[in-house]
Amino acid sequence: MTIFDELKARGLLAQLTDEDEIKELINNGKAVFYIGFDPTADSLHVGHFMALCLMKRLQMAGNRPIALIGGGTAMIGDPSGRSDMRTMMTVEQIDHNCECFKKQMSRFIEFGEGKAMMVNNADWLRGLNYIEFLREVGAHFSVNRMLTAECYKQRMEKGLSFLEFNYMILQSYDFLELFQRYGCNLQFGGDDQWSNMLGGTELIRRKLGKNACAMTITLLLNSEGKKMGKTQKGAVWLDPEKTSPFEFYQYWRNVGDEDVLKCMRMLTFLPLEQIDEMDKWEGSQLNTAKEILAFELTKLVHGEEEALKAQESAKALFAGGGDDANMPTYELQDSDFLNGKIDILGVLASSGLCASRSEARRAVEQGGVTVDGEKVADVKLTFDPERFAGEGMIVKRGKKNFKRIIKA
RNA sequence: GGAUGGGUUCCCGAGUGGCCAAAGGGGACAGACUGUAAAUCUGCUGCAAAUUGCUUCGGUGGUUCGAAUCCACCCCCAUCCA
Repeated sequence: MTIFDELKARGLLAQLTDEDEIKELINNGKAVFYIGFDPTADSLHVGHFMALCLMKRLQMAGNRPIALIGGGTAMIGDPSGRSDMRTMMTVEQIDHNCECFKKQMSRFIEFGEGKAMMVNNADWLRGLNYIEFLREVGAHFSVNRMLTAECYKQRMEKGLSFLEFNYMILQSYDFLELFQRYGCNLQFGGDDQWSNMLGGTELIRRKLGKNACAMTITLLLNSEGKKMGKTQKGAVWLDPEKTSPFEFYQYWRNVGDEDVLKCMRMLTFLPLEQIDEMDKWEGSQLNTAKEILAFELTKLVHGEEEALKAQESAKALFAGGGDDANMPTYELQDSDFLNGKIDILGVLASSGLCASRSEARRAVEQGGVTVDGEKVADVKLTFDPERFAGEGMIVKRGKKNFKRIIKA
């Protein structure tokens, strides 16, 4: 099976400028392709992860990847798929995020001589001269056409600043720059990037009379059409400090029935035949598929050891038995105690199981709190510091949130 | 720059002097049912030393016994005109 066919079978391909040409390029390892990542946070998330996997797949097929970090474009903020303006970030923030991205990326992709390349568009964007740029690049863009682009449509109602309007032009310029510097002939990106990417291929054609291609990856949406990789707490991060391996594991363990196989195809490196086999599974059997999905992804992101730990903890919590040594732990501080005691609300709030004492109170009142397997009925329940010695206690809020509470 | 309509809690959105911590919906959270899924039903959804107190309706001042609501100035957004 060719790499192109595999990508297609995994449901990764969304839109392509020229199917035959792209097929020819990537199947024969002739593509020098780039994917852009804007450093809008200090960690990559699941959406980025999918792009990194794609890079890896194409690299394995002999193509050369360029990871472009948007230290320049992040100064503008991509309006695509957003209903409001992004908060402006300071240069320091952006540069810090760039560093974080670099570190995380090098764990997934091999960079170096003859391998993948990492570049930062701050290098050529931040020093641009406005007048010169307008004449060289701006002249090739028609505002009339830009306004019809999908990514601006929804912003026509809510408002779009001139700053953001320029994002497409800068992204197009990136492609031109990479084309000239490194012979980059193909751009990948999320499906919401389509119009920005077309801007690039068109700019290259107008400026140089040369041909370049663009292709988008299907966005990972759940069966309700919402972007996956988001929780009420925000994104599912790849940084273990921001989203622990256990939480990461649980996120995938809990995907809906309809979404398991799709995630399996798009995100894992499991052979397609094996996935097709699972496609026949039904009902509660799908739980096994979810376990595989969660394990595989945790392994890819955090390594096998962490994946095993997460799996063990999950089994300990839900199935009973198993090893619960890897349970998330919170260590109480002296300041958490009042007059040498702490009440159940204090435990819940300090440990982060609940956001506030009020929320903790509600949780207890509704029968959602458990200490060492026993339901807490009294809001006023208090503990002595000795109670947290040694193994401490296991506090559970709801079905899936729990922590071991100890005191040093 | 001018005209008009707006800014309310996580989101949408009602409220135009006291009955307002603020209707309704969505989401989130908790309970029941289940398979750590979905659907459904129930509860709940500002904070706290919790029959009470404190802080919130773009901002700052003001009127009033009392302001999300009235007045002044300012900031922001949308639409039309330039």
